[in-house]
Amino acid sequence: MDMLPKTRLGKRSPLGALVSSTCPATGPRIDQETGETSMSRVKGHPGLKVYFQCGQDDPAGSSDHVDLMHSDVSIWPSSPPSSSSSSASPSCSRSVSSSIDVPRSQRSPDEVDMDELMAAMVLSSLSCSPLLHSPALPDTTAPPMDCGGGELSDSSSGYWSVGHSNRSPAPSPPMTESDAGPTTPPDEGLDMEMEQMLFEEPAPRKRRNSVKAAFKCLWPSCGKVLTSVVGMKRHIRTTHLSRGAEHERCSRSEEDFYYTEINQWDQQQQSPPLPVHSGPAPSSPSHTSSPPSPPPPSPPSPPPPGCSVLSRSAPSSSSGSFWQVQSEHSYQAPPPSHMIIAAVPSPTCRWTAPLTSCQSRQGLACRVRSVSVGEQWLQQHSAPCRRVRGEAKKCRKVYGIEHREQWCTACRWKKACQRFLD
DNA sequence: AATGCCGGGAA
DNA sequence: TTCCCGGCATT
Repeated sequence: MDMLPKTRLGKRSPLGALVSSTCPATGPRIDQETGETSMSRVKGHPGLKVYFQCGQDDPAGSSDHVDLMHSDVSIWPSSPPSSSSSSASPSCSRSVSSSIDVPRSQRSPDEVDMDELMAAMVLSSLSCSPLLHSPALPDTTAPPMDCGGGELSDSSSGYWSVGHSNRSPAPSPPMTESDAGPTTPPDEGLDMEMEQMLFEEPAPRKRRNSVKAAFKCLWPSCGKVLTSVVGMKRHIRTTHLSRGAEHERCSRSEEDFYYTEINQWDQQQQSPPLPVHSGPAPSSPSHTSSPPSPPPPSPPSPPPPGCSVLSRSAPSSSSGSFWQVQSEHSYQAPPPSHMIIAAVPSPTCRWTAPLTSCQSRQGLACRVRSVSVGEQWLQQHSAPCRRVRGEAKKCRKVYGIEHREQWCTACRWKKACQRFLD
């Protein structure tokens, strides 16, 4: 009927003023709710703050477990920015210790204590995740100059480079000799304790306690299986890549693309952890078996910046491998250490893709959950998330298009309605 | 088709 | 910064 003119209204059209007066809910209001949205853009940049979530992903979004423990752990692409007096070469040396150093921040001791405690527990638990557990991390045969990040990430201490050769005297995740043996059973005790403590969930039934990890060379017509990450890397490096030690520091993760972790479950194991993906399971590669075919010999596309240390599996051919390992256990285990936080909408924050980086310009309350590096990469390279249409009727529907003057400003501007928030 | 709203551009 | 709209996703 009274169609609004096609021509644009003035900047301060009476219409706009009218509606604005009736619609206090404008941008700033929502911004107040903006929480950690920016975290969704976490990348592996120097000085990056990593927020560890002690809680498992709950697809239903029903658990109230989210706790942020930010320990100023940084991820460095290659070497820590800190130049603190570490006499060792920052990029090539790394101390393996049995404790995790959570650097103190400037916060009050009370905050720090809890956060540090929690962070340490989480880190400890993560590093002890058996499936990710490299059975032979402290490979004494490994050259001491072996590329720090690579080994660390290999050891499923994962993605972080916590204290890898940085100022902390005991920076590395507790991948110590005590649990480094190939036959060493996973540290289930801590794991379960952690879960119960952190997530307040009943201890899951018998699970992943009999997994044996091995590493299979994916180089065509090789298929060599080693129980040591380091050994596997060296094998690939020397045998297939024909590289010497001088490359170790720079190609720390290239070898990673040429081997994969294979885990063998004991026969008496009830069953592997329940698959998260309900899709066509038979075809999807699982961590329980080696990939059906080796990857192409050509190096895969380099990982994105945020994934520079993604390791332990070929990214394409065994694409499901790495992430699947995580996801399959994510229902019961703390997020592995390589996981990076991304903001994910809360149950009230409905988005099309719950795993996409929550570019919540609206600033709706967002919970935080962890996503894997690979997942994060997908997020960053996938289509931007779009808000799912809410249940609430918006101005357009409430007032009708013929009463556009009663719409909230955002609706009039074809923006997200600010009056009828979901 | 209607609706919601992102992204971008004009004023 | 305000205002508007093309265009896309979703319903």
